[in-house]
Amino acid sequence: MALITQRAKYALRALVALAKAPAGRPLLIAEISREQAIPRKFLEQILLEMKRAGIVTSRRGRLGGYALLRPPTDVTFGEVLRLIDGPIAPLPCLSRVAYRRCADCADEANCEIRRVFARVAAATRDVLDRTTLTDAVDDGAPVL
Amino acid sequence: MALITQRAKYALRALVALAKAPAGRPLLIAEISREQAIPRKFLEQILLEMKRAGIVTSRRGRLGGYALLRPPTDVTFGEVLRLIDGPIAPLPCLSRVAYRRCADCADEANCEIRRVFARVAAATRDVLDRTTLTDAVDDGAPVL
DNA sequence: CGAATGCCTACTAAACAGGTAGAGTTAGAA
DNA sequence: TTCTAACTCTACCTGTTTAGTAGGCATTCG
Repeated sequence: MALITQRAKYALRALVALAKAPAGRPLLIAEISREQAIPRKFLEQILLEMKRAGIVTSRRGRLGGYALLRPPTDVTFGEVLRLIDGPIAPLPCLSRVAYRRCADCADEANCEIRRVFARVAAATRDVLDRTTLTDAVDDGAPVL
Repeated sequence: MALITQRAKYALRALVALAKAPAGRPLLIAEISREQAIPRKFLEQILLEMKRAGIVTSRRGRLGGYALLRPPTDVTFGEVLRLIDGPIAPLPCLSRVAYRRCADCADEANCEIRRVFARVAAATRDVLDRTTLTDAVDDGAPVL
């Protein structure tokens, strides 16, 4: 089971680091890379992708760096995972954002496999879409 | 998110077909392959793996075929998935059967990412380890 | 200006997924 | 006994994805 790639783990770790930074002080790529043990050039790509998606912002040159663009109470794990790793769904026929029929499934409505994994997907989304960066930082006490 | 490979999906479909077969009547590989639209040689490998794991049994030659070895009330989705796809855990450091420390994680006990995904893993296991073939066949009404 | 910093594109090695191929073994029927 | 339908086993192949690496370009501040 993959569910989360190294890339997404790095993305989340970087965001947590940004959320922890005092009063939105920008952090350097090099800084995050060093402290979180993330390969620097790889992290660049990841941060850039999150910038394009409007999750973080950045500044170039001397005094540059990255910071969160939106309040950490507003950024969910689910959002980040969908951006970095793609749909959160154990089967393509269970994805809400990228539904695709299973080519070999004769009768989707009565597919036993699908029914079972629909419950897995619902439980997974329930956690990921309710947990924000703030939740994760504040001791990770469950939201619900 | 992968979670379930094509291979595991085929495995589960085959098991469901066996569970539905009248009174444990053995089914031919060819028969399952045809009815479930699963490539025949691929299915062979999958069934063989499940035979080695003691989930199904088989008979060769004329009148051969596959059948469940254990009662369908006793075979869970979780068991099959672990066999075919490996550990059910979003992160190696969350696997119970195949724990591995995340190489880049400084302090596992305080890892925010780990805490969040631990909840995902628990929810996932709760579904998969409680759902049996019988549950899936009997209209898939939730066990819990 | 020039040095530090982020931006962008291209490439690559290794692992994995999803098969295919074909020879070997076994068991029942004629 | 021999034929043949079935399962058994091992090897191989091809495309995709993952996890990076590399290196030049573009900004911004001092």
